[in-house]
Amino acid sequence: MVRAPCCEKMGLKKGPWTPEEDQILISYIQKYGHGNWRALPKQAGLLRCGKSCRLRWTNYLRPDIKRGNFTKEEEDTIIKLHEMLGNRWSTIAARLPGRTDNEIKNVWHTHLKKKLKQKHTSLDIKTQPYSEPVSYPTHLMKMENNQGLASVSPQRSSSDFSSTGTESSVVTTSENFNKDSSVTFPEIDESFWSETLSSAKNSGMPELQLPFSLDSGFSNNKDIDFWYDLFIKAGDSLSLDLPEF
DNA sequence: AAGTTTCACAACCGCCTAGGC
DNA sequence: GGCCTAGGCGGTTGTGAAACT
Repeated sequence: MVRAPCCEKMGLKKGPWTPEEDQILISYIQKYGHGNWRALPKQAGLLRCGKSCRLRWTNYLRPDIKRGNFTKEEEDTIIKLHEMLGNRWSTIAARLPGRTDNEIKNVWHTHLKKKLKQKHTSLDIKTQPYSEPVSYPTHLMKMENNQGLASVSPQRSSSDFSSTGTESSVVTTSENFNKDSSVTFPEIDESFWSETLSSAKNSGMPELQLPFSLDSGFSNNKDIDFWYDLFIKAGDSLSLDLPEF
């Protein structure tokens, strides 16, 4: 793929946005919408790249964005969802109206991670130190040769932490992943789905058809998000005994 | 008061995927 | 099916403010 020239080389501005630029962007989007981000800055008269405009709008200027500190409930939700989903910030953000993935990511790194570590320390859980769910590379989440699907929120063993208690680097690449043989990933395989379907059926939930075969796996990660979300919601509302994930 | 360190968060970078041609 | 582009995502960096020495 041919990489688009960077903003600076195109004579475009980088760095913090000025109130004037914000105003131009807001006025333009209110008037014309944002059908094409790449064309937008040119049409609006902004010396920014489309990507920068999109980010500014989605993370800061959108009218439905909730500003201010996170509530206790929001923090708890993030912690809970992060436990389940790992670093899938956009999926987490979708559950928190008015909050952006960037904001959630920041609050996680600056507050919640520490908070959780402190909690674990205060409970004196020496045998089970706090271990942050590893961000499992999405491109590795696809079924490979129908061998099953790795969890979106695999846990590291305590040996993945250095003796000083600081974290080792997060496994984010397939290279690292392959090197680190100590990492064990629970899998969502066909048993997850068959157990879930069976549990749903026993609870009186209408019979559901999955849009994929249990033999052939998912076509993409959106399937995983969609169907996992659906079953979690269904499980919550029907008090289903879903298989461990 | 000045210098240094730490913290918080906005913004950027690089990669991936979907979709059009 | 391959190429290209736009949009989206998660990781990382830059920078101003606050806290500390």
